[in-house]
Amino acid sequence: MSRPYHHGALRDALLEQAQALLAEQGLSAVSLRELARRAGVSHSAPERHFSNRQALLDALTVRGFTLLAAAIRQALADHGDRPEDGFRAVARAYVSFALDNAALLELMFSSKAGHHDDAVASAAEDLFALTSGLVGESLGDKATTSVSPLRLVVVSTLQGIADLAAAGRIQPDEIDSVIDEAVSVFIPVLMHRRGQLA
Amino acid sequence: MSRPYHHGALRDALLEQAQALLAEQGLSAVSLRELARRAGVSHSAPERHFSNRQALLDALTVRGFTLLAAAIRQALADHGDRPEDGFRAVARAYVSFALDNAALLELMFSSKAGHHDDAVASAAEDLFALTSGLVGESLGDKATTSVSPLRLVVVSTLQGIADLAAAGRIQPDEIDSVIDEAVSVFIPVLMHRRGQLA
DNA sequence: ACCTGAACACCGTTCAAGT
DNA sequence: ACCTGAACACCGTTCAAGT
Repeated sequence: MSRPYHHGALRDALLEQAQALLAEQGLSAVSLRELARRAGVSHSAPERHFSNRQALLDALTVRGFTLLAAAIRQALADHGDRPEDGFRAVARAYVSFALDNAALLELMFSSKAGHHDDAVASAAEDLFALTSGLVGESLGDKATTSVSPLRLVVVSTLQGIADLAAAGRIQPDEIDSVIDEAVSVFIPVLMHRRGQLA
Repeated sequence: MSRPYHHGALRDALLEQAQALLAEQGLSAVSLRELARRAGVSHSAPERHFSNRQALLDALTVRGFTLLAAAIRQALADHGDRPEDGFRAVARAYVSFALDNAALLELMFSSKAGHHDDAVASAAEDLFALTSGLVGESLGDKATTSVSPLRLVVVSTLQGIADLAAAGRIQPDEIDSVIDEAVSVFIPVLMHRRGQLA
């Protein structure tokens, strides 16, 4: 028995280990050679699945966006009917992801100046549409097609709270009060806009 | 003449080159050996000034916080008297820094889980006090001592806008309208709170 | 006080060869 | 189709030695 010549699911195993390594020891510790070692294959076996280190990091990034989007969808599905409940639930899911996956979040939002991967771009776009859709939902269908400045402000605030929480600038015991404050700032503005549109 | 045995200002030269390399080719391109090459010294000369690569990155991070804080102070000094002018000027300075120094901003706000450098922590604290002080200024002296949730929401929004702009999720031509929207959301809230405190 | 040069253990990437 | 093993050029870090 032992391990067969073909690993069988090397690609998934590498990604799994990569996520763990990233969380435990940071981005610089995520090396193809170390991942190969942990998977029990030779140092050049990963090359079949990821043509270089960047390709592996891209796949990890896509995974991160997918996980975060799923967490946010779950939060939305579980929330109460009132707009402020949805907002609060999404903010909590976002921050919770940021605290549990700080290094992954950084990887997801690193700008990578000259870097353009289609799968990464589309996963990022999905998340962006989801969070900015929050605002559209509050405003009603009339406003869901345009990406208004207000949406971008709300998305920025969510992103900023998650960032500062992950960086420890917002302490764990302050998080709920900060989210509640954001809700109390934005909900009246959203309600007022909805009134104007009606 | 030529280059003397002692470089004379190697530390500053290394930091200067490091900032340029970071902006041009990203964090992974910032190697001690490449910096030594560019400075015209042996590969182990930098070790006198930075005991390891992390120490150099820490120094670069401190530089970043100092530069950003200076830009924000300048913006505050140049602004009009009205609170919304101050807010707008700071937001623009923040975003402008983020666009010009995307990789440096990432380095500054990377969480570095187990990483604690006193100089970095104190530079970060200075910036944080400066941006959150914005809100205190609007609220009057009564509120400047406590870090209220509202301050943290405002700081988060500034940080989020800068992040999303640097990552290209907010397009350059959308930035001014997003900043104006943030001003129009927060200024009435700040004015209202000030009224309650008076 | 500051810098050099050799040494060591790591890394990404490439490629002929094996199964 | 998938994996191995050797090779190459890079890197951070250490340390005895030079100026």
